[in-house]
Amino acid sequence: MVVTRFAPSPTGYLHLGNARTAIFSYLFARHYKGKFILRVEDTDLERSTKEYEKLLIDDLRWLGLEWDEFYRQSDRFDIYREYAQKLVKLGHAYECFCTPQELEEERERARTKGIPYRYSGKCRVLTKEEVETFKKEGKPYTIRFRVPDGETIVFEDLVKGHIAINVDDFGDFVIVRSDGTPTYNFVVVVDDALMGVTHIVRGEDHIPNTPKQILIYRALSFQVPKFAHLPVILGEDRSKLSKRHGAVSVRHYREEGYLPQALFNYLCLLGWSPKEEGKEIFSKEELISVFELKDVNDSPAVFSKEKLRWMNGVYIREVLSVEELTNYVEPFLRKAKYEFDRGYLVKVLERARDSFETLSEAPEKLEPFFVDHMELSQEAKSILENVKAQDILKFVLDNTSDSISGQKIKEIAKAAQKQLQVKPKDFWHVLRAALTGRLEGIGIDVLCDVLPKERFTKRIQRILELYQ
RNA sequence: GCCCCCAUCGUCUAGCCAGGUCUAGGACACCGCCCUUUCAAGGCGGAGAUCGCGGGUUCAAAUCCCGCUGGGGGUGCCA
Repeated sequence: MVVTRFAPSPTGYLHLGNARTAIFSYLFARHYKGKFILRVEDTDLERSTKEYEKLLIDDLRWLGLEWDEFYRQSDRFDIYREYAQKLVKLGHAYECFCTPQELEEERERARTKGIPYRYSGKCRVLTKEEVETFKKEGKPYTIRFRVPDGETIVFEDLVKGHIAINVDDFGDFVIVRSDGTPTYNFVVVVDDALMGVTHIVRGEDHIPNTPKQILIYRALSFQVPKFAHLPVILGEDRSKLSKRHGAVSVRHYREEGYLPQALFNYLCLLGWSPKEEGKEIFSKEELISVFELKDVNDSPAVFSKEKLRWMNGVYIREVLSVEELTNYVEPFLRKAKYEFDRGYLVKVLERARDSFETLSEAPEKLEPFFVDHMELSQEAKSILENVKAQDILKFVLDNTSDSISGQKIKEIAKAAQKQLQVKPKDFWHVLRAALTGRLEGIGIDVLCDVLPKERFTKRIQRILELYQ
């Protein structure tokens, strides 16, 4: 059975790159009817917080991800301790009493000499007695993994292909810190092995870690899983997408009024394209059925907010049902202090869902449906100051019966043009200015179909009074 | 510095593995036209890539091989 996992560390908001990794990992597992695990990697107690963990989980759920199992590494320290001891006992790891200062000096020396740094291995050769003495003295120590000399680790990456790295490139690395907490490269192996993870899907920045981890798999006689290293997501300047590119968290896009379905869909298209050419809009279910790791592109992709925006618009205007859309739009309008009942909003959206691309634009674009005492733009004012404006508006009021609709207003327009000798354009301009306070925006016939007659009349009367 | 990864329109990409059908296809953005009471949306059309560069292999290379250049990532008692 295929088992994948997403293993974020709760040290900040969920990053778009991580979100995509989670999605690919999830899709791959679901495609093969396997298991998807969420594992919070909080071994770095300094930087990890419960608050971020909560936000992380919340954003993952919002995106539409569900997991079959959940783990938190800070709950598993006993397990790691046990395996660290095992590695020491097997001779694959050893206690290291070097101080941070000593190590910094080693590093500095390598730098000045211009040679690549790796740990000297000073504590490799400590005798049992020396180790015991140091421990008794209370000297702090780390545990390092003993990297065998000269070996080349080879693995077939599911997206990158053949990768070979010589382990001489790095020295013996720390697997347990001096405060007793285990490090990433170690726990990730123990957990993935114990949890039965078969396919490790993660960012390509982890490629250099992979040989270290393979070494640990072997030392512990665990079966080595398959690896799939995803290319990173780039910012406009083609460097790794990060805070300095502006908004990079899922949370941000969520608050900006992007739909989870659209973000999910868009992220999938960054570095992956379906066999079926041309198709870009996919539901989660469709993605599950067509997604294959082998179709993932091996070159990095630039994140395009423009295209995300477009796709969000597609979801708003044609993919979601009106009911679903209503659920997403409502909070944004409530926040703008608009008053309405749900049924009215449904009617509005049935007709005007094609007027905005993000939910945060909805209050402004939909204002004509909700606000009777709107501000008048300069252009609208100058239109309404025109003498003909009064005639047109009076004519409209006089000819409005007990109800108003798009069809009716068009009939009135024709009659007005004939009787008052006004051009169609002028008629509509005046009416638009009076009804919406602006000269651009939603179709007046659409507005008339949705807006109750009393509000329609009220708005015109208000303008009539203002400009008489 | 050292190690690793990558390279098709501005951007996301198809094609590359099994070389000819590619005068390189699609999408976003851009431009124009149409629709129209405005802005959008929508429809139609346009512009945009000597397939990073240089060698090779071949009758034939975006596709295979080598080198270079460029970009990215890693080089922690972060993950």
